[in-house]
Amino acid sequence: MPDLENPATARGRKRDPNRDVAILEATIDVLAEVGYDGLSTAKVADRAQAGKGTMYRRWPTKTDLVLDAVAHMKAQQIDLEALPDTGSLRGDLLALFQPHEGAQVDRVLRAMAGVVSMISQVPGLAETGDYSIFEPWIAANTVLMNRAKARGKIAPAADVALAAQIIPSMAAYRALILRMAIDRDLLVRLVDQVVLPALSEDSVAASHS
Amino acid sequence: MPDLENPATARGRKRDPNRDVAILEATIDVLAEVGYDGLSTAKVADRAQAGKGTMYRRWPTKTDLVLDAVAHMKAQQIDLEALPDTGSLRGDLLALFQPHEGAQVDRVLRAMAGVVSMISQVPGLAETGDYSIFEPWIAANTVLMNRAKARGKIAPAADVALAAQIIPSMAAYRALILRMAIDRDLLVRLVDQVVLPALSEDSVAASHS
DNA sequence: TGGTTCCGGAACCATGAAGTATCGCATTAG
DNA sequence: CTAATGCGATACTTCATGGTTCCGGAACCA
Repeated sequence: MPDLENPATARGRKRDPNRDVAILEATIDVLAEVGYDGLSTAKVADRAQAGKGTMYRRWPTKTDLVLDAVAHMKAQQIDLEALPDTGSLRGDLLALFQPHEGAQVDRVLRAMAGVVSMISQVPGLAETGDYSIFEPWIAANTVLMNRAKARGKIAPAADVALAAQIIPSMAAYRALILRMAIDRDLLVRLVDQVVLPALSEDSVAASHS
Repeated sequence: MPDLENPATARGRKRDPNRDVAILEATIDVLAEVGYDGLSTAKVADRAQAGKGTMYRRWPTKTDLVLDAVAHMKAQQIDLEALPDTGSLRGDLLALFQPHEGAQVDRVLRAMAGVVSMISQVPGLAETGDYSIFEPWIAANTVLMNRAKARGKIAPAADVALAAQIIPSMAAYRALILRMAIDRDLLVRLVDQVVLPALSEDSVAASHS
């Protein structure tokens, strides 16, 4: 986070908050293109039409910049306060994926791929886990499924924690390994043939026999 | 691949094939620890107790070395000719995971995480896909499921291609993002509550209604 | 034995990137 | 107006490292 000066002492030209988001967005772009190690501060500055001094005044190191950029990206993704409520779990799950533009999703997933290499280089990063784009998505799935369970639409003993990971993990696999985004057809097949059956009454019963 | 000299012309000291595997193994180790970009030829040579000259006599560049090391690792993983046949699909799926040691699996998955960053740097690598550890695992799942289908144990219309990706993609997610291997408890839950229900008669029928 | 090739180890060099400093101009408080 | 700060741009320092080469010694063939 860029540090704010004490307003009482502030005298000269003020920092342009516009520059913050421009640099952050440029960081995401470069990260998606060449990964964390391929990302140089010069490239980011060039892309953002910013001077390196402007960047280093805000973020003391490259790692801080990338971490903040990822957090910025995460904040734009899923709003846990405004989840869809279509009446059916199936509709909710499909709607959760709906609003995002295809190209935008692709950009985010590629950036996530770039972060993977950072995990093994920045010590202590793997433990916090707050770099992952998929985590809020899993949280959203969990909320939707628990709501369906409360409404009696799925089995009371259903393993929500497990089911909520299915679609995000598939998305992660495709993004990081296959370098492809999930399309709508695949999403529908996952919901109908995998996720919903896993939550249904008889599947849960069968696994306990 | 290290190039063999023409045996007719061979005169001096012979190459020690032992050095090949030592260097390859060391490459996997370093890759698992620091990723592709963190991997330097000096680190590998040090780990393998080898001189850099010995390495460059065999692999002209760092990329070739890593690619060969991954291929070497893949060859050790799953033998598609000797798949388990326990009589039930459930038993087969669990047995497929059985033989590998926990620590070994962890090492392989971490190495795979190191490869991810290589994908965006080596052009044309993402298309071939032959770097992925998960691909042979998906293939093995597919074979087992198709066999079960032929034996009439699962729905004839079951989406095998989709179901075969569930466990490997979850493994990929955990390895690359969470930095954890799949334990046996999770595997059992996945098989019983997700994979098998997805292949069952009524799940498939429900998705076609 | 002698020439050839391999070995581990180390020195070497060119490239590139992180982070700093500086310049000229713009903006704002007092 | 003036001093202080932010801005883009660029030059600079410092350092890591990928790839190459050389060395002394060992193994191998004729």
